[in-house]
Amino acid sequence: MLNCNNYNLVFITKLMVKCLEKYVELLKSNNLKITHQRLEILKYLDTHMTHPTADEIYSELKKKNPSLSKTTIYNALETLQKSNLVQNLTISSIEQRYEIKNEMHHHFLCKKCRKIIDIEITCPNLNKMLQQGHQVDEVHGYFKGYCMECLKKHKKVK
Amino acid sequence: MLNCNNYNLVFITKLMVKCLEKYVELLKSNNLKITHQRLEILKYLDTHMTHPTADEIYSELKKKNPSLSKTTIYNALETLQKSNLVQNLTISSIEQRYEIKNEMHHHFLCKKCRKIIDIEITCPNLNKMLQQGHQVDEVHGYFKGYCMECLKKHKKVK
DNA sequence: TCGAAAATTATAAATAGTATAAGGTAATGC
DNA sequence: GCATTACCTTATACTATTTATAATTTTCGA
Repeated sequence: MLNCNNYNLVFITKLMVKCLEKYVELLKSNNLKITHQRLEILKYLDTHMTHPTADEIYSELKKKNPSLSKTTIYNALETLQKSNLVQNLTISSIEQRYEIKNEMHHHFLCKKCRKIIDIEITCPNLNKMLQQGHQVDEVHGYFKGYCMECLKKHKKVK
Repeated sequence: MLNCNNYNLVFITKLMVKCLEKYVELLKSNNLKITHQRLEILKYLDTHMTHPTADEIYSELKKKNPSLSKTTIYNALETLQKSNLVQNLTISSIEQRYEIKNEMHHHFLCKKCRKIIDIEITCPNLNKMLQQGHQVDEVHGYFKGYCMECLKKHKKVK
């Protein structure tokens, strides 16, 4: 681990700024105001591929910023979704989950451990929708069942 | 329309019984108790392809059966889902929607009019999941965007 | 640096869904 | 047929997620 001498502090600070610049650019290019909260949400989603709920994001970011409000999380997530920077997963019927938007992929929800796994496949059915004259902005593919790990643990699930 | 003479009344009653027999069979073959409420829910879902919410089903069936409880709707829908007679759609992030289970198809949600359209396609990606060792019970494909009708009405949606 | 527009915050409220317990109904055995 | 038992339905109250409102604070261009 790095010592906390002056040189390293400057180095780390520069690194952090560099990292945040990426999110600043994302917001700027979508004509969104650069706010500390939005940057932190983007960073959190970019570095945690766990498809967190609004509450999970809130609880985590509140540790660093105690005055953070839950409404801010909901507002920011909605704004980021409208600009296509963030995507909302409705795979779990209990709560909404979010992920940063990147290449198209599908999801698998394990009904036992509630884990959501990314599946690297694209949807070959998109064309049919476009042919019918609809405008498609989002493609969601969800599988539900029992994951390999849970199947191993309990020979007979279900 | 038919007159309400005796002959027709008998005819109609027989017809109604005949229709319900289908749902009685569905319940019986899944070892579920035959209850009036479950039959009515199955009938409603079978004859309304609107992917209703629990509340919509409740409001509609309460008209005929004023003592109906919302908990019954939730309980019955859960029971029917466990037996694979009914499927839950999580496409709308606000509320859960239900449909009677038949051949696999995908859904399209219009972000303007909130209508859900059935798309008659199957998913060719299922195999990848099975290869990885997971057990897949449900396949959901959702598209979100603006439907043809809304696009026509408003040249520039979004 | 100032000011307008927009974002954040705190509070309160709406809403979907769940838990519990009492009462009612359906299947089963006698 | 009748009683029993297990299950289903109902009413009430509760929880948790999300939204609305209004005051405060922040962003960003002039």
